[in-house]
Amino acid sequence: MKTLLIDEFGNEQVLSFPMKGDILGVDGIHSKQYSSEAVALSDCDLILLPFKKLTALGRTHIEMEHAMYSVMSRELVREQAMVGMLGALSAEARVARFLVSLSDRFSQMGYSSKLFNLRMTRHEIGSYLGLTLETVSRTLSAFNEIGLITVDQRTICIREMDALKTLRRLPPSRSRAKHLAANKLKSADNKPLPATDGNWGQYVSA
Amino acid sequence: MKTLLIDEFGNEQVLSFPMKGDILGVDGIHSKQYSSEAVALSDCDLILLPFKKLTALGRTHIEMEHAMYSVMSRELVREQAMVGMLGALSAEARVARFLVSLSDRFSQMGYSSKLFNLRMTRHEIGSYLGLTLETVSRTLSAFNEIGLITVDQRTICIREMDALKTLRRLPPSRSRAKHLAANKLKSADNKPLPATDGNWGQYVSA
DNA sequence: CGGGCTATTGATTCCAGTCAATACTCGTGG
DNA sequence: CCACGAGTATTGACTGGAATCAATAGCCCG
Repeated sequence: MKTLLIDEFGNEQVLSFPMKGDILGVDGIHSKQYSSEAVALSDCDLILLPFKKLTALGRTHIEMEHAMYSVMSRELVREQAMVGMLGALSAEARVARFLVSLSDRFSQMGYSSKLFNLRMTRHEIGSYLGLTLETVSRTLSAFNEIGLITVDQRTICIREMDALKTLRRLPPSRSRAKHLAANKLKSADNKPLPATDGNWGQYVSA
Repeated sequence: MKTLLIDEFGNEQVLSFPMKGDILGVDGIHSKQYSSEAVALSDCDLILLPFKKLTALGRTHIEMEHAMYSVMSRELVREQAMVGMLGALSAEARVARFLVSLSDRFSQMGYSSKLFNLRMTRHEIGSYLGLTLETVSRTLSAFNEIGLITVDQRTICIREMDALKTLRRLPPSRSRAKHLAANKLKSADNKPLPATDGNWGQYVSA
């Protein structure tokens, strides 16, 4: 499937390509208004779960409640990564990451991680990656040329997975990190939040 | 404050500029590992809320629980809008939206919506918007030239709010929407999810 | 006063978008 | 069955907007 945003002029921006095991509609919880739409790219089965029932279930089964938070949080992390990508990567790097990400998801679902079919058009891929369909097509052709992949219409075969993964060439030097982040308030380790008993915590910047 | 992602080369990508009333750390719930960092841009006060206590509170006060979901969902919608912007808008439109968004937030906090100070550098703005600091500086200068705003260093005065708001010029024609989304599964109206008693719902694409 | 950020502005380059022509796929109906 | 047409994909030529490189000026703080 694809989820998308439609702007005031009717242009659509693809937000994600949900697959087996993914969740839809988390964005509709706040204000009971969905901010995005979903479209099937091929026949598919969905499970409908009324939000009220989910939360009710969460009240009796704590692990269920935590799963809810976890799923929403995961979606958020995914979106963050998306923003990072759109903000900083070149066209080649975006397409490469897209392929790797698809590969990962297919293998996680038990399919081949090397050989698979795209269910979406070049246009949709382009919209998802913030590129035009021509650029997507050209980039795939270029990868095919170099031997990184073999591409025939929507059939993709990944030849050099590592090369794709390391093709994270930024548009040369966006945002140098000279003085990497002074004043950390949170770091990437997994220590729990300090217990505060709900008191104030005051932090002062340098 | 600013929240940011740091990639494998130490480059930082700004994700948001949290202000009074905003929440931090929602991304850390899934897998108890924060995926982003936060840095203070000026002296500020924070309230630390252990996640466990929040959920415990949610169990006794239902409205509290719903507030949790609501906040997370709102964050998600915000990120989605961000993706849409990065994927489809020109540099001018991005800067214009940024200013309008800041204005809205300041006025919501009780400050002037027309006259305010930026707490972040051009570099940080650029990183946030997916632009270089030079482009941000140039665009602000251009807006100043045309009379949309007055800018002196970090002091911004908005002159033509409406013009800024309507400056949603896309980079001419990204992603035409000819056949606007066939096969809608969810639409933007706020009808509740159909009650399904947890049964299967099957949808078939055209 | 001087040094380090920060910001502005100019000149130039280049990546990706635009415009355009052609080919491939597939479903439909004469 | 094949022709037709609509949607999709590839490829080329050209353009343009934003990045890069670079130089100067303003600001803050010791």
